[in-house]
Amino acid sequence: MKKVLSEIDQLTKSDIFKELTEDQYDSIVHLGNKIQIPPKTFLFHQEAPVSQCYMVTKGKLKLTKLSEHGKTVTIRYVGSGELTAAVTVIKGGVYPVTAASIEETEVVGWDQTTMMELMNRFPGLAINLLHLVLTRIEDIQQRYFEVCTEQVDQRIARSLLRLMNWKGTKNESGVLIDIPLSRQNLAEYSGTTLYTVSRTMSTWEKKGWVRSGREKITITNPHALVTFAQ
Amino acid sequence: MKKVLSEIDQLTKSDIFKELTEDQYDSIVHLGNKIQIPPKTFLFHQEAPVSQCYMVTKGKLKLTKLSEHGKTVTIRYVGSGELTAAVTVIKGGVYPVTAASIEETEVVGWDQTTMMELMNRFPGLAINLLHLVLTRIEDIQQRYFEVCTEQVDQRIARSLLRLMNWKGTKNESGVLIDIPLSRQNLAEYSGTTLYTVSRTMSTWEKKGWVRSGREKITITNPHALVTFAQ
DNA sequence: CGCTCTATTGATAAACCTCAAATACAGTGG
DNA sequence: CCACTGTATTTGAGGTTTATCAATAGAGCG
Repeated sequence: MKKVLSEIDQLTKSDIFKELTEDQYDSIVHLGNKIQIPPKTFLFHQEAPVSQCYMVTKGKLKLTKLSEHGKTVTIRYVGSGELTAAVTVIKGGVYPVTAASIEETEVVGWDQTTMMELMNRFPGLAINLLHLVLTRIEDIQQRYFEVCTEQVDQRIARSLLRLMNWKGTKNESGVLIDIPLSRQNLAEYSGTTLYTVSRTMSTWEKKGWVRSGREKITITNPHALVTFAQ
Repeated sequence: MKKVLSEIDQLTKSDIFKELTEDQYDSIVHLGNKIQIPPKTFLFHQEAPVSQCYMVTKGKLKLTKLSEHGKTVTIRYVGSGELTAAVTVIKGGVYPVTAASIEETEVVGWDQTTMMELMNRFPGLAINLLHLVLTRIEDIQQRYFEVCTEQVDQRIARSLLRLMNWKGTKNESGVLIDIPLSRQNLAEYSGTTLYTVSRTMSTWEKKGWVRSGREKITITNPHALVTFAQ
């Protein structure tokens, strides 16, 4: 297993708690409450108030927003070591996003007072959190920019590359994107429809850039995708 | 002058420095360096490294990203009391955004070490900054969502309402958006072209929802726009 | 082996962009 | 006060991209 290209999307757990000792880290984790989440299950929902901030310790979450017309947009995927719903700790109230597991997942949740206490005890924590959140802004700004300027195939290419950088495992034939990823999922992540994704993937499969099975995508020619995305 | 609808887009200067006394605030401002910016002038550019974090004290900035094909996307407008380029203080390096004044503007800039010092001296500052940045994330996530799910007229309507909430001044005939706003500007803020904006505005003008002159837009029926945007 | 969920593909339509040309407007200098 | 110039705006025609709908094929599971 080898990461490909640069890591642009997230910090790992070690970055948020990087100044802490193992013992300190463990005690912090014990302050929170562990939650086991079966595959395809909601952790929180966009209409309901969220009272905790979560760190994924195993598995993966998908953050989405659902429109009134039933269209779903995937904001981002959250892997192990990453945080979500940090907003609620600082601002409280409703976080207008839905989080669901895409596989067997485990998270640790801290409530607002605990998190505030921690930030007082470890002053670096607020800075690290700030760092993390700023990285997230740059990412979503970039994607906003792309959805405004690029056309669908380019955006699909970028989505594939983003996911490859995030959770890509190298094997004989290329880089496998290691999450269950249907045409529908990729469409929601690229801001298009499953039909367009399907057509585009067919074209690329003929060119030998990707290989795909049911909910599985392997990128066989990353470089071609990169140059295609410009 | 009266603000219309809820204020969703930004915190004011008082929110970031809210715990500080006037004297403390003044000393902080004096630590930074004042910069005068004539209208339509760049403060920083997306390719160049930015070494300071800026607070607008007078006037307004426009943050944009420019694609290789020459297409411009407006990320957001920054008014007096608001911060920009906070990223550079925490992470340093290049901030992939261009900032230009849209009118006579004045900003205060602080470099990284100064800002870090301030955050040590006033621990609440990091939290307030976090608060601000999280608000920004929610905003851009919402706009990403909208550009993925809604069609152009709805997005134009939302852009107008957003700008109205941000800098709208009420007069006899409606709410004037108090920045020089051409069709082109609005297109860049809505993720479309000036032609589509022009057509849409013509339609709405006939319906009596808006009235517009050269680079000036007055919303005469905000409610109609709100319901149109759903 | 049948059931369910996912993927493919064609036909069609709608939304939107692009290009071109005309018109309106504001500011400037005579 | 008026013509002139540069920019902003409007509008039409035509084309491209992409969504939508419908029907079929394939994959995995019990």
